[in-house]
Amino acid sequence: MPIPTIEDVANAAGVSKSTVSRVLNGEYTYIRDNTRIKVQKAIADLGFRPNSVARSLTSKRTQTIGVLVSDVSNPFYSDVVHGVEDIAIDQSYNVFLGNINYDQQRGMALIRSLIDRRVDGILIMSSTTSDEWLDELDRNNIPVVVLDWDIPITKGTISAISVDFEIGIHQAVEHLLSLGHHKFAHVSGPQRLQTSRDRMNAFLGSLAKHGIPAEEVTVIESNFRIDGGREAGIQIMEMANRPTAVFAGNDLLAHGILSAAHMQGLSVPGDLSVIGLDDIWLAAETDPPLTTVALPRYEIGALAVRTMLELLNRPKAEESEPIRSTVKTNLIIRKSTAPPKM
Amino acid sequence: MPIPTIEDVANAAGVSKSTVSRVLNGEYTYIRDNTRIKVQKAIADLGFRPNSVARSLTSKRTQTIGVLVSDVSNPFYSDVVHGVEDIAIDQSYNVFLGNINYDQQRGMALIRSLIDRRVDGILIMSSTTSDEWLDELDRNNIPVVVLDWDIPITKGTISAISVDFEIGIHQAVEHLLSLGHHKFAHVSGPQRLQTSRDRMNAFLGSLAKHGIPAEEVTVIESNFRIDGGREAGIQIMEMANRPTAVFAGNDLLAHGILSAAHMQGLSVPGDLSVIGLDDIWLAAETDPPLTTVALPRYEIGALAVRTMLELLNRPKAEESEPIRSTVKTNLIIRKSTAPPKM
DNA sequence: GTGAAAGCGCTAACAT
DNA sequence: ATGTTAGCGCTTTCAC
Repeated sequence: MPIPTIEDVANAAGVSKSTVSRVLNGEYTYIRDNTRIKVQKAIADLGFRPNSVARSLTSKRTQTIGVLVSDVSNPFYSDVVHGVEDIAIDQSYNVFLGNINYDQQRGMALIRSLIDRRVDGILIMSSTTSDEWLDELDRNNIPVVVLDWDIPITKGTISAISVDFEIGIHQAVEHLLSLGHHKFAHVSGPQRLQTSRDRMNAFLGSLAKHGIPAEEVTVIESNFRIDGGREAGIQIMEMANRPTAVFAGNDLLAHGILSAAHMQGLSVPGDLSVIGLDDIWLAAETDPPLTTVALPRYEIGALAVRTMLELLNRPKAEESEPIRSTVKTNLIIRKSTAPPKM
Repeated sequence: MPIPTIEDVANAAGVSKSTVSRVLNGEYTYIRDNTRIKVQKAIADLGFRPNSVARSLTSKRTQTIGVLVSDVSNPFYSDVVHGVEDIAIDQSYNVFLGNINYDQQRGMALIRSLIDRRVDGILIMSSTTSDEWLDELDRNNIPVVVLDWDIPITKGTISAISVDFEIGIHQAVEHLLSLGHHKFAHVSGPQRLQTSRDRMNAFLGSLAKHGIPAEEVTVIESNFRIDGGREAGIQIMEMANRPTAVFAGNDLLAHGILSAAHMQGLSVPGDLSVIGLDDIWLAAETDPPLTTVALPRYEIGALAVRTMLELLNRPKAEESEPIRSTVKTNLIIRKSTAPPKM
C-alpha cells in the first residue's frame, strides 16, 4: 500500500484536508474535540506522517539548518557539530553537514547547494570565512551565524559567537600566582594565527595586571603540535634560570612539554608546572593529567544553534540586528600544577 | 526582486516551462541548439537556480542521504563522516547528520524524521543497530547501508560494510616475527565487545599459523583507554620472563604501554616493541611514533556512500540484493618496533 | 523539438 | 469550527 497522504486521512476521517492540516499544526482557531479525535484516530490508523518536502514547499520553511565546518575530522569542529546537532534535534530541526575542507571554492559550492535546498539558516563554524560567502548568503536573505574566530566581519548583519579566552586564562594566572610561581614561560601557536595571539596576549596581559611585565616572560613560538611542544619544552628546561611554570597555547603543546620533561628527568608538577588550553580528551589522560583552560566546544555549537533559532523566530521588525554572544573559557585544575620548589 | 522561478526563465526566453526544465535536466530528446542557448542565457541573466524542494516533490528524489553515527565527537565516527560527506558532495548529494548518542530511542526518532524528509537512503555507522530501526526503514523502502560492527543482521536486505582486521594484524605478526620476536603479549579491549574479540582472535590466530600457540601468549584484558594501557604495560614489564613484543587492541592502549615503559625506565623499541591499532593522529605523535595497524575510517565512510549510490542507481530488477563489501586494514611501520635484545 | 496541462502533498487565505 | 480554492515550483505525460 502506498504511503498515505493528508487526503487519505481527510477521507478516512470524513473531514477536509484543511482540518487535518489544522490538527497537524495545532491550530489556534480551535477544532471541536470531537473532530480532532476523529482525525487523530485516522492519522494513527493509517500511520500517516506528513511529507516534509511538500510541507516545505508551501510553508517556505524546511526546519533545516546547514552547518559548515572546516573539517569534521578536526576534534574541535566535531565537538562543535555535536553541540549543534543535539540542540537542533531537540528543537526538531535537522542539520545538513558540510566540510569546507579549507577550500574557499568548496565553501561557496556548499553554500549554494544549501541555499537551493532552502535551509532556514546557515552556521559557519570555520577558522576562516569569505566575504563572497557572506554576500551570497545576504543576497539570498539567509540568516547566518559565524564563529568569530579570526574573521574580519565586514558585513553589518552577521550574527556571531565569540570566545572569551581572557577569563579562563586569567584564572590560570591567578592559580599559578597563588601557588607561588613568579617565573613564567609561554609556548604559543603560530603567531600568524589570530587565536595564537589572543591566547598569548591574554596570558601576558593578565600577568602584567599582576605586576609581571611581558619582558620577564619567556615566549616561544611553536606549532600547536605535540612535537613542537616537545622541542619548546626542551628549550625551556635547558634555560639557565628556568621558569617554574609554563602556559601552553593548547593541550598538544602542553602534552609535548610533559613528554620533554619526562625525557629530561624533570618531574611535573614537582619541577615544573604546566597548563594547557582546550581540554581535549587527551588532557585528562596524560601523566600527570593536565591542568588546562577549557574551551567549550560543544557549547559553541549549542549556542550557535540557539542564536540561529532566535534569529529565525523573531518578528520582522527586529530583523537585521545581528546577535552577538560570547562563550566563556574556564580553568580545570588537575595534576600538572603545584607550588614551585624553593 | 524575488527569486526567479522556472516560469520567469521560460518567459524571458520565450519558451515554455517544459523546455526550460528539459535543458535544466539535459534531456535526451534533444533541444534545438538555438533554443537551448536562449534558455541558458535567460538562466544566467536571471541568476536562476532551481528550487530543490520543488524539484524533490515531483521527482521523488531528494539527492540527500542521512548518516547516523553513535556520536560525531568520537574521532572514529568523525573520520567516517568526513569520508561520507566528501564523496556525497562529489556526487552532488547533501548529507543529514544524526548523532544517535548511544540512545536507541533517539535513533528511532532520527530515522523517522529522515524518512519524513524523504532522504534517498540512510547510512547507519554505529556501534550498534536495532532491529526496529531496520524494520522501520524496510517498511518505508529506504535503502540502508550499515557498518558491520558487532551487528547481528537479521534482515536479509541490508547492505553492509565490514572491516577486515585479519589482514593488517597478520602483517603486524609477520613484521614482529621477521624482527625475531617470539615472546608476545596482547592487551585487549573489553571482551564483551565483538571488536575486541575480533582483534584478539586475529592476533592469536595469526600467531598460531606461525606455530605459536595461544597458550604461550600473554593476554591482558583492559579498557581501550590510555590508563588501561598504562596498567597493563606495568603488569607486562613486571613479568619474570617478559614478552619482547606487545600488540595492543588500539592506539590508546599502545600509548599507555609506551608511557608505562617510560616510567619503568624501559626503552621502546629497544627493550620492548609495541604495535597499536587504529592509526589515530596521536599514533604519529607519540614518542616513539607508533607502529600500528591502520583502520581506514575515512574509507569506511567513502565506501558506504559509494555502496549507497550503487543501491540507488541500479535498475529495479536487481533490487533487494544486498551489497556487502570489506575494507582492509594495513600495517604502518613507524618507530616503536625493532628486533628484540638477545 | 516544443508546449499545455496535470499533479506531487501540503498550507493558507478566504468563505461560510 | 470547518470547507473550498489556490497555489508553492517543479517534472512529466501527452499532444502537436
